Amino acid sequence: MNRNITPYILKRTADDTTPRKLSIDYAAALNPQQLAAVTAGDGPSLVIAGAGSGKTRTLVYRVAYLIDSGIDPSHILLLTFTRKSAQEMLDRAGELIGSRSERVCGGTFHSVANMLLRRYGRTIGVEPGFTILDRGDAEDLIALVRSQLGLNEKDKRFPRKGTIAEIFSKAENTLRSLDDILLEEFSHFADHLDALGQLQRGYQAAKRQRQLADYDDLLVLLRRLLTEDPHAQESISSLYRYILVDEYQDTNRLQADVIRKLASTHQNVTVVGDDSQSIYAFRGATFKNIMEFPALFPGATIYKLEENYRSTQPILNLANCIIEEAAEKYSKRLFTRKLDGPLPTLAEAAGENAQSRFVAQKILELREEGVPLGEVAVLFRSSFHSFDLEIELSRRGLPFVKRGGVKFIETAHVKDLLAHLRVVANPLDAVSWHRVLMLVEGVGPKKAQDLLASLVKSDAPYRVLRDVGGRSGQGLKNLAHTLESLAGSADLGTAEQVNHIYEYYLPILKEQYDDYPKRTRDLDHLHTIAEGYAEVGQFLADLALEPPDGSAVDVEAPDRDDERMVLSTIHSAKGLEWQCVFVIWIVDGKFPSLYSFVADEDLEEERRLFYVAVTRAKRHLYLTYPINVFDKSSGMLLSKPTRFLDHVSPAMFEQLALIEEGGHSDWRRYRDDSY
DNA sequence: TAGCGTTTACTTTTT
DNA sequence: GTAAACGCTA
Repeated sequence: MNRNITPYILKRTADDTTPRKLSIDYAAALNPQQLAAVTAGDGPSLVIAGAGSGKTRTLVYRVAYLIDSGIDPSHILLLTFTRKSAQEMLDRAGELIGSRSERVCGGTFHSVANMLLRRYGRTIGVEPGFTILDRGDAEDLIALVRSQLGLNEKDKRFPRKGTIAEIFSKAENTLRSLDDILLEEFSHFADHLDALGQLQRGYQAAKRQRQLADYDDLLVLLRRLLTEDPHAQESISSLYRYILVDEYQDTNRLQADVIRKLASTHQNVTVVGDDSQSIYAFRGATFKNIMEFPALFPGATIYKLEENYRSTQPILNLANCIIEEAAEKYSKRLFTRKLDGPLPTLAEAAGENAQSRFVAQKILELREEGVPLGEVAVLFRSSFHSFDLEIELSRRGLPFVKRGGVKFIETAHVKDLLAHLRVVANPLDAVSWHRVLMLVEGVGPKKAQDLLASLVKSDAPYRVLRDVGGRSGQGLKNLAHTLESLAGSADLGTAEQVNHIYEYYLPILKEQYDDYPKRTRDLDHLHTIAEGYAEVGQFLADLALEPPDGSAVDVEAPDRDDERMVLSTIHSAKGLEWQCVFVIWIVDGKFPSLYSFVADEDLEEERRLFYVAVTRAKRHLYLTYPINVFDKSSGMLLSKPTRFLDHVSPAMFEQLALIEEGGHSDWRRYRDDSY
């Protein structure tokens, strides 16, 4: 095949229907391996797609091909890692075959499960109006149940709520028992096995009674629906006759089982993934899903995409070197036709701020050379690694967006406001009630508990609030009045409802936080988002399933994505690419993180993470690390670059030594604490 | 028992 | 630097 000939696709218009005859020249647009995967017949298939090998392109063309060959688009289900990537793929498919692609069902496992449960869940006791708990809500409910069960005895070390949530979640996602998880991965809490079992049952009962579902429940309940209700199973499985799954290496056992059940009547499953890019083990994902796919779906055809269209050879050489040391993988070796390009750069900086200034300065240079800001990304292991850089970039007026890290939806004030909306939508929602009540002056844990008990039983919860006297009487009357005005007028739009609560909540906000002006801006942002929704339930579900990232600061900047660079955790950079990529904090102890030193498989995951970071770059790759940084948590002085470069030949890099202008050898002048 | 000041032990990645 | 648990006071 001659790569110098660029295919030019003549688009089909929507009304131009010529069935049987394919409208796209697939052979011209795809390489032979991609073509084989795209035009595969019915039955299961596994596509092993190396980094940058046209994985997305293959999925997009597969969707187009299915529709092109006469499949009703509404019978296709596209499962992706984020809803945004599903939307992008369907848009691209739309460019190929026209508006028919809009009828394809696409989204994350969680969003599809949410939709199916609201439609079919009644038979297994799931009411369509259920509320989705995010991680924080789930932790709050666990804490609530724990105190109700009297499990917060102080004598022994009991895991904290976040850890408990993690343990429960892992058990669900890996289809293993609580005891198993506890003994193998949290053995230091083995003493509390019975208590945790009791707590888990209590937590599950509480969710059930109050129509609450955490993220895991969405998948667990869908799986139960498919198992226990043959009628629903039959309808759903025959509705989605073609199932496509992206990023299969990051699915867990639970998700794999859901796919198997969804496909039970037809086995038309196409999964795409790369075992070398599996980076979500902490969430229960296992690259073994990819390894075992052929066993789970007998007769599966395997396709391998090994030609890389993204990066230059020097970058690929480094990537291949890093992953070569990996313990277990499908063997594949990436190659490219882009032979020439600059060597990756490895730069050692005297401290964190020197690293930040290097990155900023280099970005300015690159812009001079014609690399637009939108083609630049800075990646890091943990979201706080970019704090110093953010300050440096702001100082120099370099605009950026940050991906990953704390979502504005998780901030206390936003959760407070939403809690009011949620108790109106679902009066059984104990978590939100608790939150709302605790905000009232004169109400503490005890009173909140008591009120909660009578509220849930009562048909007229607002009357209960009104009839309370004493110190908290007036506050509760105000609350009752506000909530009632929302519940009373069903025709009130979502944005108006947010406004009503805002008026009630503002005095509380001012009382609680000195920095309330900043926080009110977040609430304004929330109001703006709410304007796009006619229905409150949809608004709440969407916020939980796809929290908008970024803070109020980003919202105010003009939305010119091409003018801004991206700062992102490596996890959030999955599937993306840029001309120029910086990976910062490549210092042993931060990356790989100290936590991963204990278990080999954790270290392997960090290696894959590094591989993902490196393979995001098309042409320019800069790896930087500060030297002699003191790590407070371990008391160690970190001073050597990541161990993943230990076996990489120095010839593969250009190494830079950063020197201060004017020959300062005293870099302490510039250290972060001097600002 | 609500509310606040003090102590102590952690501190990643996300649907 | 922060979140949760503890302990004191009104």
